[in-house]
Amino acid sequence: MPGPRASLLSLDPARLSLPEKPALEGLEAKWTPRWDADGVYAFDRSRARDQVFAVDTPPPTVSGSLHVGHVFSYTHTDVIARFQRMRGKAVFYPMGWDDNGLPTERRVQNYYGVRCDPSLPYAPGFLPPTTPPKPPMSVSRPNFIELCNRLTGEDEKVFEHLWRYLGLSVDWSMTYATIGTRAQRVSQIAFLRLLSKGYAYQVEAPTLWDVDFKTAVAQAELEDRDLAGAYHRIQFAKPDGGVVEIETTRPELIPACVALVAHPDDERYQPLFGHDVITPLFGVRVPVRAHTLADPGKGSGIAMICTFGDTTDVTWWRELSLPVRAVLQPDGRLGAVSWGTKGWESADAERATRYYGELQGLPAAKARVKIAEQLRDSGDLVGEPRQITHAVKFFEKGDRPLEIITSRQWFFKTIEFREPLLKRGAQLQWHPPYMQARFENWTNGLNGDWCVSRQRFFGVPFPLWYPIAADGRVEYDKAIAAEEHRLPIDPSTDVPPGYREDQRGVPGGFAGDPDVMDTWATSSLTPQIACGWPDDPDLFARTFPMDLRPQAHDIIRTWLFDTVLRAELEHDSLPWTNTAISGWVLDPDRKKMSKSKGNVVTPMGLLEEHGSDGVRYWAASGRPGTDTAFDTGQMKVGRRLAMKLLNASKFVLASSQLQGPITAEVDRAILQRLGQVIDAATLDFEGYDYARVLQRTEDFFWRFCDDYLELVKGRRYGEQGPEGAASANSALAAALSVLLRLFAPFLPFVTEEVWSWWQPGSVHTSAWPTRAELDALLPEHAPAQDSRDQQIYDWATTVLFEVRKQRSEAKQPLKVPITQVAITAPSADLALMPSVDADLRAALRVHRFECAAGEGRTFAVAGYDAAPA
RNA sequence: GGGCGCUUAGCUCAGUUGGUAGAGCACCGCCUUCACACGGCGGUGGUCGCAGGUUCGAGUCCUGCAGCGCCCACCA
Repeated sequence: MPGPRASLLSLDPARLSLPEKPALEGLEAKWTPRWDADGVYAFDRSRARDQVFAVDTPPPTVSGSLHVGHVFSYTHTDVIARFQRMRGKAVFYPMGWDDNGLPTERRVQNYYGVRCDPSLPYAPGFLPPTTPPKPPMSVSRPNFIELCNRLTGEDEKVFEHLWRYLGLSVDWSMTYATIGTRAQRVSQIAFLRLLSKGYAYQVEAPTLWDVDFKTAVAQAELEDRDLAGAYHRIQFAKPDGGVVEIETTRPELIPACVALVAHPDDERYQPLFGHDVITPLFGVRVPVRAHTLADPGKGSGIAMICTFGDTTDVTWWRELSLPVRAVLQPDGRLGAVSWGTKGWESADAERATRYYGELQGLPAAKARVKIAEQLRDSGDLVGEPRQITHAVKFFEKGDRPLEIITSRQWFFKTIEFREPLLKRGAQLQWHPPYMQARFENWTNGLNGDWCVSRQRFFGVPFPLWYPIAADGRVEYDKAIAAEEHRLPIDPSTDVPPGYREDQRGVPGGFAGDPDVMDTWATSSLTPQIACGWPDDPDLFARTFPMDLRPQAHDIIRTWLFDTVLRAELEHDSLPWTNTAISGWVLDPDRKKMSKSKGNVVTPMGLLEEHGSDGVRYWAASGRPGTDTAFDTGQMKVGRRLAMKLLNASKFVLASSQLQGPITAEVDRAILQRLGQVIDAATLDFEGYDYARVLQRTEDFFWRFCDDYLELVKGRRYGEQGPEGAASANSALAAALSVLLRLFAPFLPFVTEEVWSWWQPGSVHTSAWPTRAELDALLPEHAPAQDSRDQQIYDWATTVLFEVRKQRSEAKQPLKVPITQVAITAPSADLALMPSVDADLRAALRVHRFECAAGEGRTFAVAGYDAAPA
């Protein structure tokens, strides 16, 4: 473990090796393999928990392409990780790939031109056609999963190359994938443990359903989209012969109507409560009920309850104990109905059958148009439909509005943990703090348990089978769980204990659970997956709860919330102590950087054009949680900074063999100032404010170059004798050592390059600088002396500035010496002059300063030497 | 409808216990200077969204308003 050593600050001429012409090109290719070979970022798992800094890296979705937003936020994490490593922590920084779930399935379908048909048998050795066939060819589920693994494997190689090129200090030996064996094992073990605790349960219930993907989805995966719709005003017949009018945007659900509902205080409808009305077209008697959720101000104040049109219908249906009369099928079309049979009693079954026959088989949107015609013909439509735009719930990856379909699904208990979860949210350190409000907002707004089953293929299966009764009925309430040591298993190919494969799907035999888990049910276990739970308790004890979860703010409701929930349910603990929330990368026109634009500007292209250090500089300038504009200008600035660092370092290290005590006032002053920068930067870093660290360091560095380097240039070349040169050289070397280490987390390539010119080992495993290191070089300083040194330095920069300005205004080139500068200033200022007179004359090319005591400060250039011929 | 954030130079943004407005980019001028033209030096540019309030003093604290963005809810 490298600790602070004086030798980091001094120069060993025997070790020095300066390039003729330093360059940034090729530094990524030069250093990435060396870091790998030297294990610079390898996690030392012998260290105790308090000496470890564990990062729960977001596993990027491999089915997409990486875009600048990834580069942006992953750089933030890397900067923090590098700081912690230099502070002496063993940094646990694995990378994961999220290759599980729907996005991968979609990509595989399009890429290979296939679709999954679970009824087909596995075809060993199957290879997809070289060009995607049209229409897509059907493949078995195991073959489909092979293709998913094959494509994600290729994508992951590309991703890893980009991350290495960017300079992420990840330990690549610990990489995991959310569809990998280990993630599946953790996911299945965690599921079975929740099941045994009673925290996981299955139920046949109305569930949010995507009709294109034909799967259940969770509340967290919803989004609202504005859609054109129309209010239809429709008559229901009252028993006394009158009518009651309702308004609906979904008239196609009239056959699914089970009741009307109005507010209990609504005097208009109170007489109807407890009585029945007759549905138009289908002649079904439905009751009129009272419920406080009915809004007297909306539509006609009385609403139709269908099974199911929206989530409010579900609430009414449950709380009013209404029957189910479902017409929508999982594919979003209206299914077959036998009017006149039980549950479908109609006053005129023949008429109902005639009307419904025109609707059956249509998708909901088409049925809506058709039924409006029917209602118009039958005289039950009042006026014409009124066009509106309203927000409708969609699956975030879906193309058609969600429906609510009754089906058997697995849930994790969530609602009853609302209070403990809110407490965990308050314990977590949020960077920036206001992001905690997002978490609380979401937690308080939860309206149901987490539906975790998906009717898809490429995901982690439920490790369960069900007995099949003698009558062929699947006994879902008698689930057979796999033994933990066998996990992961796939119930579609593995056989439960006590059964044989030939008993699959037959009466008296068994059936595997056909579903896979929500991708978040696995992603919410990234701390457990990365930290070795439960198979490597030693690693787990050294890394969990982790220190940092970095992520973007749009997935607080999913990834962050779900991870907190799983740690609460499994470990009664927070999964990490800190979370750093990154903003988004915005287009210059303030829109979120879109995928299409991200593809136009590829991350690799940016890294090649501006250098990884340049791109990292831009990324690290974005403050935690703040959306940041995509700005190649900032990348150019970063590249310029890296270039400046190369050149300034070359200057500092050249002709620097003569080292000695730091005696000159300005030399002491610059190191004092640098010490203050270290203190402030360290505090900022501890608060995760990396952007401010960079800003402070950069600010100091430019002033260091512009003023200090110019000021000592003559002296360090020996113009004032060996002691002066030695003082300057020692101060320069010390300052460079500190600056390289301050910049190292941000600009890993250029700092490593310069470090290698004169220091052993990697700058990235060197110690984070401290003020005490620099103080040790100034053994006899006292506060009064420090203060005077600072006054001298300030005075020197004032003179530099004033004389430069006059030279600029006089448009005199630097090669023309100034004959004399007349300075009038208070005698306290003039008393500082002797300490810097020689430095200033050299830096400004002034023959002499003529000083006179007086009020205020004036600097008058008396004249210039004749320009050389 | 509820919540959170933002609003400072043409652009991107700093401004940490309230004390005379900052940086970079862009723009203008000068300079090939022996670390650096992938450069250096200097300069122009802002009634800090609006209106009140607290204070000797407000970009900073309080109240209200407006615009923008995001999250959530409602969606008959």
